[in-house]
Amino acid sequence: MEQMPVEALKDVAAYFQVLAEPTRLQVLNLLRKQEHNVGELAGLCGFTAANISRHLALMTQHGFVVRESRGTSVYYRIADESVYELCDLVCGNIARQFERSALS
Amino acid sequence: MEQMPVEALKDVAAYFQVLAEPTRLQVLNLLRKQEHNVGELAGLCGFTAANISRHLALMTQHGFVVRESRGTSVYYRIADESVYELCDLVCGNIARQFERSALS
DNA sequence: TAACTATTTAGCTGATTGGTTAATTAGTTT
DNA sequence: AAACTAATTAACCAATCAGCTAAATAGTTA
Repeated sequence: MEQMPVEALKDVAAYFQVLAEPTRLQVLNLLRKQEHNVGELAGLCGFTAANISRHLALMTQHGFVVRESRGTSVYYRIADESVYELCDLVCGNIARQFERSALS
Repeated sequence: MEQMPVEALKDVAAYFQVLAEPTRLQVLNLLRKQEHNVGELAGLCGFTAANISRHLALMTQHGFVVRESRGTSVYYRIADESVYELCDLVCGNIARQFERSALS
């Protein structure tokens, strides 16, 4: 990141953008325990399958999840566990920040 | 993150949203070396001071940078070094992903 | 006070995006 | 083939947002 060309910052930003959406985070959180198909995720999140399908397409594109077609269903699971490290780091930061703002 | 209420996911998403913008990443990158005032950052980034000022306001709000007024200028510096851990993690993920896609 | 410099804020515009419903595609079963 | 189920894609709408210019605010200096 130190000596990164401005062009590459777009890729980093795009990566963060995938995580910058509550519904996608919810899906990732659900996939933390086990794989799910589109319909299941839609039901659990309370959105239409069309909507969730598009979120999953984006996350697949960016390598967050992998797609496996079985029968008429399509199952998704986490491709890269390191996403959760990121999320935990962020949660820590937010907590710290919350404490800080609570003091002042 | 495991047992996180859906409400809290909004905060996490908002945190990531701050980092999901190339110009803001560029500013953070510039502040990595030393503090800068708004005009300097605007010049270095090639955008108007008004634009950079708004980015800085957002990042201050979310605790990424701190603001210090000196004379007629306002200097900003990094509030929380851990942002760079995040960025480095992401860069690693992107690199890994790039290698993977280069193989297939 | 007036003039000057730096920053912030207001208001506008074009682009992006998350949600929807409806249409299409893919796979299974009768 | 026809009917059925699941997922994806297309098309639309409302909301958000990054850029700009212009106006307002804050601090310094003559």
